[in-house]
Amino acid sequence: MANHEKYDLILDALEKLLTGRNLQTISVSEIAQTAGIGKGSIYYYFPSKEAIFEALVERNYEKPLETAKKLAGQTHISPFTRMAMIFQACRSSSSAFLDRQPSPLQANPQESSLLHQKYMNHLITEVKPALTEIIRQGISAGQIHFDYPAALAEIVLIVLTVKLDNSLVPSPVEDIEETLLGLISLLEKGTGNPVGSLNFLTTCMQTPS
Amino acid sequence: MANHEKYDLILDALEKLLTGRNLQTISVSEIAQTAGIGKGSIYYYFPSKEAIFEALVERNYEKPLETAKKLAGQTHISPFTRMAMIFQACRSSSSAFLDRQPSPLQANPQESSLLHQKYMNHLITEVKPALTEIIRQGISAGQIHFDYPAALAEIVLIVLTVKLDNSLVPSPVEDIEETLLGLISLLEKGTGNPVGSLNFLTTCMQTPS
DNA sequence: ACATTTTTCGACCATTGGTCAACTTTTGTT
DNA sequence: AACAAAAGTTGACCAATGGTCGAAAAATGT
Repeated sequence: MANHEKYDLILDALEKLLTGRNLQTISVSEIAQTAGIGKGSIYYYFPSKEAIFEALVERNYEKPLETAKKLAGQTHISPFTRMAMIFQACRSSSSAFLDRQPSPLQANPQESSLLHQKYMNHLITEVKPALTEIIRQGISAGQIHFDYPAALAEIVLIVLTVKLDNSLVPSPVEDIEETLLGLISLLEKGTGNPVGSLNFLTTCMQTPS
Repeated sequence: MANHEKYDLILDALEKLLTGRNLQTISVSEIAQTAGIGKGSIYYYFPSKEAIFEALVERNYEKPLETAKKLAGQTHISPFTRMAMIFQACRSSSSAFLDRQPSPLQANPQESSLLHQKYMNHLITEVKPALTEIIRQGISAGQIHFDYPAALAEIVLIVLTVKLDNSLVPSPVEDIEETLLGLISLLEKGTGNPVGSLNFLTTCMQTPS
């Protein structure tokens, strides 16, 4: 395990440069320059440009994952509340990272796509187990009535991730709101909970900015 | 509007080359060579490599979209059946296009990501209106009980697209099966339909290969 | 037959991701 | 302290890429 300062310096540099630009438009030399080190050093720490990127995704993803795992054990809190907390954690960590809209005036519907997709992938696969466990507890406790806990966890994560990261499938704010309301309604009916009882989930699904 | 033969030739070439490789590893010269034309000609028909790619996505997407639009008008068919038909159309058109697994032996968990994502984006935004309309009809007819037709359409499309295109969030076949079963169950309970009544939806959700 | 527009082309250019051998710094050993 | 081995750093360098361009070749019009 090599020098972690430089390693993080490189990640910082890429993160900074990633603002409103996609990976392709950022050169390795530029990353090196921004990090204040020689280009060669970059390849001492990372095997490829892609790898830097991947490491960055992973770094930004650490915290929400931990939160989720911890929360899985807190059985004294209501499962839905814990769900809400997980969403919150994901949301806040990702917003700092993903929210950069593509340069406003440029007709750039294209992508920092890789970043978003990788983030989504990580989020779903990593958080799913914790969320599944929570749902399972909710089922045991009689607060959730549903036969496919893992599936439910995944469905919720997928929809939330896709809709809250409004760049995979960009849509106007009202659409996001409506889809989330719909999801909550579907969740209420699907898990045998009274209408409106899950409305508090909207608090952690605020659309960015 | 220029010569359409060459235009399609280029698209064909890219489609062929895209088998198991991502865009980055395919050079424009290679596309030209495969298409049997000069490299310069490519830039006569397309402004950039990206644009070729985008056009390819669009071309492969035409048919399912039309199917969906037509189906929206067929009010004599049950809404759920029409849903099933739309999924089928999407599925069959996309499979020819997306199913190429990354080279078997290579530890290449990475991406033809752009392609998949763009496909997903198109699918969701374009099919959503038709599906919403169908759901709305189902609500009027008393076959579906749900307050957010557009949201329901989007949720279903998102989950299906993500799970059936098993490369955005790769997971084992059993997982896919379970998530789809869960979705169907959620749909049944959420729309006030009896358990098992939507099971026939699984037929059009066959996992690829 | 000729002029004009559309299409085709590959040599060419700037820039890129990545390598490498040389150099400096750190660490360990006596 | 003296030395050697290891770890870390560097920018010149390389092959390859996406994209440009002027010129040639087809196609079209008159």
